[in-house]
Amino acid sequence: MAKRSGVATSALRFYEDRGLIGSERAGSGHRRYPRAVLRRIAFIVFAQRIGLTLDEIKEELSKLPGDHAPNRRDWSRLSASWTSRIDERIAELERLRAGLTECIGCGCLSLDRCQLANPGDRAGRSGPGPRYWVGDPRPA
Amino acid sequence: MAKRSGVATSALRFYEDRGLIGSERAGSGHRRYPRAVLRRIAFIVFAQRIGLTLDEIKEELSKLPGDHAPNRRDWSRLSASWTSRIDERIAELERLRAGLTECIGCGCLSLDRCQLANPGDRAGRSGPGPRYWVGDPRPA
DNA sequence: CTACAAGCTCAAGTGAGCTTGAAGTCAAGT
DNA sequence: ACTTGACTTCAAGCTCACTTGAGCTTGTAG
Repeated sequence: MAKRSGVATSALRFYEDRGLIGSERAGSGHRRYPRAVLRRIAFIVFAQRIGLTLDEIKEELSKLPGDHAPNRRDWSRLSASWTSRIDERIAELERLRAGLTECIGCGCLSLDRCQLANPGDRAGRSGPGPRYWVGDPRPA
Repeated sequence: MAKRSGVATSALRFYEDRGLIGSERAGSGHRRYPRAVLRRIAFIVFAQRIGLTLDEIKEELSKLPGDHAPNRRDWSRLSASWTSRIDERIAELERLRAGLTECIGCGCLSLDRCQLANPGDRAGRSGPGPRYWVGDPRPA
């Protein structure tokens, strides 16, 4: 499974510990992965690139059927929220890119003038910070 | 400085330890930050959102003059590489978004058919993996 | 039959980016 | 003078996503 998926064995066992994937055991105690696990791993890798944490991914995986291969309907339930998440991140990056030429270029990259750099954004707080760059409406 | 920048005091001291910012001391031993530090912190926060590590940011900061406020020329030396970095990440996200509707929607999210999920990409290795999603040319 | 690669478990370690706690100093208000 | 709160250092702790190591078992090729 590690070879097929490109994910290290240690990571596979880690995912299993965390309940993201499952496995059956051969008589020897060795893991035998059901076919569906390959797809679940694909899902995990994909979701990680989008920026979800393993906990979030576990949540999402729980919305998928464990018994059958997920079908078009199953996926479409997920894709909406993911798409908007991707869109938001792209929008942020575009604002950052704009800031790189406009804002920095004009010498405005200073915390007193630009109200930049509130890491509270990461924690979801509001207050002073790079609100324009990270998504707040542009001040009048 | 923490108030002005929105960055926690603990983080400021951490940055100082790591050599990203400097400070002078009052007779009391308290830190007094030169004006330029505010701008350096803005830089750090900005660069983090783009996805640079603190080590990379330190590297970038070393290209800026320590003595005077960075001018337009100083910034433009940096902006090119940053812009392309942003562009690459946006391109990846767009591929992921496309995969979300095209690839997953069509049931192709499986490691055997899609050659998905090589976390080696993260480590810069090549081989089997989500090469199309993460940037390799689409296979014929 | 014997190597030896590859699997197993469980605990501990890694690295990035901070935060928290303990123990102490300094400055301002009443 | 005293209290309060902000500052100091240094070490230790935390989250995330894994990796590594020790010690042991299984499976297969020659």
